[in-house]
Amino acid sequence: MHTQVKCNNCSLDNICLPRGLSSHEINHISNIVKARKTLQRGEFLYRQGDQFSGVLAIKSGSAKLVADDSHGNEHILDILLPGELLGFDGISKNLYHCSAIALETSSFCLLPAHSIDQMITHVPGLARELFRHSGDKINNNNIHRVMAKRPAEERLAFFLIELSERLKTRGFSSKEFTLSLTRQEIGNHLGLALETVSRILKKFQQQGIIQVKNKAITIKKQDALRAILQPVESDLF
Amino acid sequence: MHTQVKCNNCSLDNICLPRGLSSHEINHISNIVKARKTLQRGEFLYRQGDQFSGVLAIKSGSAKLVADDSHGNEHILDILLPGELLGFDGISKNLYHCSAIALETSSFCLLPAHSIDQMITHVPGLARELFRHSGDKINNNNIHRVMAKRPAEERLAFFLIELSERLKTRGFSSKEFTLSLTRQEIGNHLGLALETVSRILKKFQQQGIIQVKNKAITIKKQDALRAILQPVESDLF
DNA sequence: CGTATTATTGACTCCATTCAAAGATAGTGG
DNA sequence: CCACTATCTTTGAATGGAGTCAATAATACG
Repeated sequence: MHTQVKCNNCSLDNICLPRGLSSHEINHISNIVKARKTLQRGEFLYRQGDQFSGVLAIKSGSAKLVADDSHGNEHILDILLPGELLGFDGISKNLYHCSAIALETSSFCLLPAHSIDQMITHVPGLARELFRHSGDKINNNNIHRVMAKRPAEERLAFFLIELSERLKTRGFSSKEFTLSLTRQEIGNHLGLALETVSRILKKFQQQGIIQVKNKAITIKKQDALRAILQPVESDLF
Repeated sequence: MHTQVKCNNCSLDNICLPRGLSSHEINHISNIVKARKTLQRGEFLYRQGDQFSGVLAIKSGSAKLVADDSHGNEHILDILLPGELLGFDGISKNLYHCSAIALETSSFCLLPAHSIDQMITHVPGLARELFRHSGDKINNNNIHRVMAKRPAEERLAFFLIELSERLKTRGFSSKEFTLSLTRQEIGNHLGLALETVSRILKKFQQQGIIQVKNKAITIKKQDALRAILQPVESDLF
């Protein structure tokens, strides 16, 4: 019998791992998942090259997923919001291929690597669930790769809409939010110069589409924002 | 006891699904995996929007993974070579998010979706294996996203090196190979105009790095090719 | 052999980057 | 609390890499 049950360690019911799992399965997970740890901005959830310690869930705050190339340039591959999972970059080689860094004071919990194998046997629903999440990451990545070909304004519009949607899913305001990212980081994530980010945000503001006050963003005209990315619209949501 | 055993349906031993599986497990898989089908260039292995039918393995030939946006533009997200797996885009929503299209006469086999759930229970080693492969795709995607920020020459150099490496892994020549892609398709995959692809291939040839004869590529100076992408080199291989 | 597709090459244009400098914000210690 | 510093942001001007347009050439295909 499938029920909506909290993961004992997780206040974010129904958006974290437990989805479509039986209460028996969730109890099993609750015993395995390690309770939250708290980190400050700039601290690492894990480091590129570290041994895979497991799949993590953000419980509060946010993080960035970063790949460092050999010249010390960082590439922000993903932004993680509360309830979202990370660590899939470590599965294939048992080493993390990216670093995960807190963007603000954040807490998270851990599904330890050494438990994953057992769980695949004992909690088949969870294996399916993890597999699904992993597939989600792939699809998401693909959308970003399609967007990477689009002009700067579309990329930024997409970034704002996607963030807004994801926050909404987690019960936060989709209209007003605070970016814990600098213009530099936004630009890095989108493959744009920080000046370009600044200019386009200003342009959107002048058009009355958004309100920008430092890192606080208010979306005034969601439709206008969506209209900017019409060309690839239907795929994305 | 773990042995190197062929999947009964697969001539590509050790590079396909069976890796680190017991012979018992592989026998189990052999009964489930559907034998090969053959397709001609341009035919679909699956279509964007189709119900997820399973994970596929290319046995011979090659395919492209394509996402169509709402304006009919196609985006080539991946190239699949013999022994490589595809279909992970269908796992999360039970619908394929991309289309897979044969680039030449190709054959493939199928691990059916309806078997995956059972197998997660009965062949835990396989669940782990699929999960690993899925993680591989994620890491690969990330490398491509990093490369997408680099200038055109590096992207093309990377494309050639990556292809060469992957062919080598599968026992094909890493120095000489035939691209089953048009300049248009290469450009699409790399986010470049087809004219740019043409110009850069010519430049590489003039530098003596490669030899281009229509779709046949010969790599003359692998080192020189690698040198072009020094800035991100160490991450990739 | 003729037609359609694909590839090459050149000229021009433009979007976004880079460079540069000034302005705002946040954080720190006196 | 204010001054001081470091970091981040804005804004302008100039540059350049890659795209677009256009015309020709080569190749593949029926």
